[in-house]
Amino acid sequence: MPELPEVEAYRRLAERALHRPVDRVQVGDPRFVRGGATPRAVSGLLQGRLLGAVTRIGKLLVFDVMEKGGDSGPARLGLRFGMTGRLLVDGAPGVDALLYSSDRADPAWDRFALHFTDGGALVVRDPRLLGGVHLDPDTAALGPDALSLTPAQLRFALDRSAAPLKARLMDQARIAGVGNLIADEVLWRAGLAPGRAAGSLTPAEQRRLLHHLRRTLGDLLERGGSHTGDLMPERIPGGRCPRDGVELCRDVVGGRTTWWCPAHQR
DNA sequence: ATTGTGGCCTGCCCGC
DNA sequence: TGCGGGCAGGCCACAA
Repeated sequence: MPELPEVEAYRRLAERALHRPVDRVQVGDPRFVRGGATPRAVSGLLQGRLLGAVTRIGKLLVFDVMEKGGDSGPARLGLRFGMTGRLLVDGAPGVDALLYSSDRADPAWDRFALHFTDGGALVVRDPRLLGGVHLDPDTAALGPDALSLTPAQLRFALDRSAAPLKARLMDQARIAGVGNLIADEVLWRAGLAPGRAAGSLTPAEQRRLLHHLRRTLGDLLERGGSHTGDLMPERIPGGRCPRDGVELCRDVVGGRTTWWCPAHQR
């Protein structure tokens, strides 16, 4: 599903869509427009303008909008992908495989599209409508991006919290980009139990966590998806810890299905 | 403020 | 063979 690695791949793909005049804006489903905006407002923002730059904060893509003359447009455009959203530019997908989504190319799932005057298009295909389009997305509501997280930022995100460690890792307001699969993978690699109180980590454990967060994100970016972790094949009933062979526990932590090893995650 | 819960969305898979 | 229930989780609203 789209966590940080997929959305980073989308960002790179989206660079192909920059500086190309928008001829027509297609909102396939009005429910896909979020945050109180309207399809008309989104169309009005993009029509006749072009995308200037694209940045990623966690799982959010933010596009600068420009006038054809090069001046800044009146607002920025945000794209979210939920767990089933796919980005395509000129028909090419940002990622090959998307766990829990469908690989079919049903045109009814094209929830949002920018058709360029050159004939190409940027398309968000999302069977389940869990993603969305935002006008002037509230980036201040997101914590620092997980990929460039510093030790001080991790400490700030965890210290003095009674919430489960995994819930804090997935709290986009504190650390942006970590979703369910990556949280399980990182905690498994770091040997930390998902239900531990976030504020209970020692400085050494925080260092270990940050080390494995960076390593994991690097690995998954390279492998091409949040579903390519070493724990992933065992996140099934009867699955066993790839490290020591013990049967994994399946719990709900932070409201999400959590697979973890009771032997080495403490 | 912090933390937890339920709902939204719908394709897909399993069991009957 | 068709049908129905359960499941998946990012995000948001809401409750205590």
